[in-house]
Amino acid sequence: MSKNNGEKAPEEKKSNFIHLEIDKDLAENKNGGAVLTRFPPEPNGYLHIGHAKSICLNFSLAQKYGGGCNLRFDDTNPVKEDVEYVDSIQEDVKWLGFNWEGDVRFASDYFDQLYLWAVKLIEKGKAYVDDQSAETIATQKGTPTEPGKESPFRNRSVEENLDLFERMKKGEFAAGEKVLRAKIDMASPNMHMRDPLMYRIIHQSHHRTGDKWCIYPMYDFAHGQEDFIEGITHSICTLEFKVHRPLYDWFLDQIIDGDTELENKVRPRQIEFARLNLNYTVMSKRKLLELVQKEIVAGWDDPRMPTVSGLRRRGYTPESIRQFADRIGVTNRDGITDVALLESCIREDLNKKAPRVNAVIDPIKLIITNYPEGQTEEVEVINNPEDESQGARMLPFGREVYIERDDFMEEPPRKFFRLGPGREVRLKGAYAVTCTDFKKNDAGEIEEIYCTYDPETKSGATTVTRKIKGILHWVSVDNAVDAEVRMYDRLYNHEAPASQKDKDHLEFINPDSLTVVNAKVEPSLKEAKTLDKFQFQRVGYFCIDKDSTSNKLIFNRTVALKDSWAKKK
RNA sequence: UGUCCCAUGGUGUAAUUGGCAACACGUCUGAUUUUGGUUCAGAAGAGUCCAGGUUCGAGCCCUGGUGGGACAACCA
Repeated sequence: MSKNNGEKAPEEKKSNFIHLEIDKDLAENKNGGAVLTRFPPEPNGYLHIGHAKSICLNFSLAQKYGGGCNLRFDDTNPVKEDVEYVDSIQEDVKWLGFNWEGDVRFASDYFDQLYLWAVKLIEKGKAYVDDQSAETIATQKGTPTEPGKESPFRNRSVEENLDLFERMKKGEFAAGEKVLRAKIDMASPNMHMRDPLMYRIIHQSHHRTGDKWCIYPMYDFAHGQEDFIEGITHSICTLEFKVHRPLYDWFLDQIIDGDTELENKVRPRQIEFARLNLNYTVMSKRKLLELVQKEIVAGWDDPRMPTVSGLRRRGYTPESIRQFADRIGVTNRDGITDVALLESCIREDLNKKAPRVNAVIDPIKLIITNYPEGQTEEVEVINNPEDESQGARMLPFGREVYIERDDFMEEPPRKFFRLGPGREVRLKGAYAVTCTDFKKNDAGEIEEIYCTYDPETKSGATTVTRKIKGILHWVSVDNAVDAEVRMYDRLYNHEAPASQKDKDHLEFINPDSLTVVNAKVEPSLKEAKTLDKFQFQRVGYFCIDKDSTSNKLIFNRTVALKDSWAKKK
């Protein structure tokens, strides 16, 4: 409260190289100063933290320049796509805190237009129908170091191509029988310019267009035109699409050529940036799908998944993810970001927001021998020392409490300042207690701890001034609530550098990535709602899980607290 | 035997038209604290991949290396 003097300036949004590029465009008054970006996922999976980077980038660009950002589904391949993904993606974008410009767009909305443009290319002699198999075409393509060979069907007449393409559309051919290719340059050093496919035959219902089409445009023939149709000024994408850019430009050149109306339309400018790599984290959609399908995780929103929904369920906040996106910046060099940076963002956010509660993960009973049997009382504890407006609550206290097993040591080492025989500690918010004795079971494990308490030390009482260094969290035995606590470790026990991305990551799965424990928590938590977040004293941040079918409270651990004692051990 | 992109502390990023390499995370000290958290104060850690060149002066410009990445799906 009184710290406003030393207050740091609110963190300024760093400006990155894309800002500089847009600034240049604006200085030249390109597009009349308009900025329209877009986020164009294929609905073939759930969004993950890497997409979140792109979302934050595109939407914040729009905000910064007073423009907009479209949400467009790149649904050109019905084989892989599903409405489940369309729904989850919209939910995730909204949850991250962004609003797209106008209605949601779909590439499939442009299928008619794309078809017309394909016909135009055929008419110009710039596209042809090829009868060869996928394998043959692949072989003829050459390699990055060797030029390709031209297809024997390359020089079919315009009339024949028109007829064939029409019949492809009508469904006269089986999948794989024919494709439409652009006629560019089989010797180009850029593989994407070696007569790329424009259309292929897929006899499968599309989640939006149903059975209207059996030919579908390839991504390369669709994406640039989609941006063009929507009037996107800046098409921000990841580095691997840099080599596609000449092809997009070529398609647009052909389409625009001879059409004065299109000639005056905004041409999107593509700017590439490096995708996010996180250590200990796999971001490939293909592999995440595999984790789901093989039931290595419980679903796309399993809290161990790097998906937006997984992070949400784990207790990450949209603010923390946006903060992360801001901190990692945007460049065009590949790197591997340390997950510690992400974890730092969520700790920072939750530290301000999450109320502190008492919970004992691994309980052991502590009995206060000089506290009258049958007596109870309530003690007041602050909900969040970082935010006074969160107030305080009353906690029931009695003769028997649970404390953390780790908080007692029979033979404490020098720097341990929690409980041990003859030692005095404070039960947070309540009294100071001194250990007088303890009981072991036959296995030699400590079963009960006996203490006496000093009534003069009640929290808030000022009469006792002696220093008590150790402070323990506790839960009253009579009022303790059972809870299931899920502690998550890294799903992967290796670092996943970009250079290893072709390896089968599933062999690196950490089998101990989930530990479930039965904990005792304070009674106030009975009223907690799904996705509510708490800081368990000295343990970590936890989030109430939505799937609590039983009466048990279920907590997912968002992130552990920093613990310097743990490091010393 | 190609084309394109990239190279700054452990990690991620900064560094106006060339001018003392900065910030965050992480690490380590110390102080405060009824959380070994938080907060606060401080420290260590790079001379900018290498070798040349231009310049009064180069992380930035030029040349040549080295290293890493992208591109050869009827995927996006």
